[in-house]
Amino acid sequence: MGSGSSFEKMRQSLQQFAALGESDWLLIKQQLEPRSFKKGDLFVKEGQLCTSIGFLNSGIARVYYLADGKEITSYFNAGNRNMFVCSFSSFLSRKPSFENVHFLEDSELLLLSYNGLQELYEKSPAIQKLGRLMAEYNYVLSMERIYSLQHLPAIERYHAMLKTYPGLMNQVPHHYIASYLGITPESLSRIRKEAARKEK
Amino acid sequence: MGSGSSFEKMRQSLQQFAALGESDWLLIKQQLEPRSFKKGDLFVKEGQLCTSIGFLNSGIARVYYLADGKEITSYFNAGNRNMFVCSFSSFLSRKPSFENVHFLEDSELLLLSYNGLQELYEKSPAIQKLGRLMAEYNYVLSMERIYSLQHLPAIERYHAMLKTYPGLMNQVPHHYIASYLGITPESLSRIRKEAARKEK
DNA sequence: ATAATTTCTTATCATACATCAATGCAGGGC
DNA sequence: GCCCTGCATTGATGTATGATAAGAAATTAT
Repeated sequence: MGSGSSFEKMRQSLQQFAALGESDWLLIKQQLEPRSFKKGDLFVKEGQLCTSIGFLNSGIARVYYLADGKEITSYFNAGNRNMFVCSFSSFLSRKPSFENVHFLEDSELLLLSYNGLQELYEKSPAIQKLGRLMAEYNYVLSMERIYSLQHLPAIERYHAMLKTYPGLMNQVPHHYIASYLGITPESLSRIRKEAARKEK
Repeated sequence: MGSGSSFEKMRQSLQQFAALGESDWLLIKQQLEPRSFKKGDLFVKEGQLCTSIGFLNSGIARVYYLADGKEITSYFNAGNRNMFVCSFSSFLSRKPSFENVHFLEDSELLLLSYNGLQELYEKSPAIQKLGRLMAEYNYVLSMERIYSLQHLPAIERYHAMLKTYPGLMNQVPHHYIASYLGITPESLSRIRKEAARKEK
């Protein structure tokens, strides 16, 4: 489980968006800084600028913010999904984050700084293209999320969540998931009860 | 009101995202095809591939789809907002559109084909960068929309809509707006009544 | 192991919004 | 002009979910 394999994992993940030549990959790799976090650690804190993006190799991250004194979960990121984690709105717009990012399990990341990423974009059109494709992909995903929030009842959002994050119900406190679904923990409990009843 | 000014309008709009040199702009301009639509015309039809993106110079466009036999409005686009219109998910993912795009008023567009756009991306890193920045911007916007759908009551979403689309209430049928807000026309009517009461 | 804390469930009540149904209103075609 | 048709409003009623509170279960600390 050396860091070699963790880099490779990230490379695979990027390749899903666009072919990435050896030289481009080396450029990226040079900018990566491996870092470990303990369960409960904060990666991004509300009010601070999010200056780097992290590829989540293992562990579970949760992005949330406070509204009316309540924690609202924006999204989760589990290592098996092999994606990036940060406060995207802060990172992309260069404004202080309104979100917190913390880890629900010990996690390993490959960090890429904002400045490092901009350098990569300037140096390599292929990486710039990769960035565009990933942004477009996330945009399409978020449109799907808008659809589901607007027109699917909570129970269907629950089932969609089970597909998106398999196993998550057993890994993290349920009230985090409830706030991700846009419902109260009590409602989630009722929904689970109802779903379990239908199973039989 | 020649086509010259309409090109200029689009250029201004793009400049908000990134500086655009004369040569890059000429490349783009060569790919643009002005087209007029009549009120009621369809730009993208459900089931078909959305093969071009259109800069909306004047008029009003509406993007909607059918769910459970009901029309759901994804978003509007009015000429004064100077942005692009199409089924982004179809255009970006190259899959048949589940959305329809039609015009609520006579409208003028500058069309840019998918292939034309890819050519531009390959030819010019600056344009590729512009594409990335626009995708990122739209991603951040859609995250804000997710927040508002998840945590603002209908009346606040109504007020947010009034800010986002000033004048729209007087320009388009209300039930289109209701479905955009994720509520029924009846609820919108009651919200308006309540809002008018508070005005006094 | 025991206590302390957090998390999960259950119950009751309140509320926002949906649904169903009826009426009023305006624009387009005859 | 008049009728049609689609749209907006209003009222009555239903339902899903939120708010609050309290107890059970699980996790963490001592």
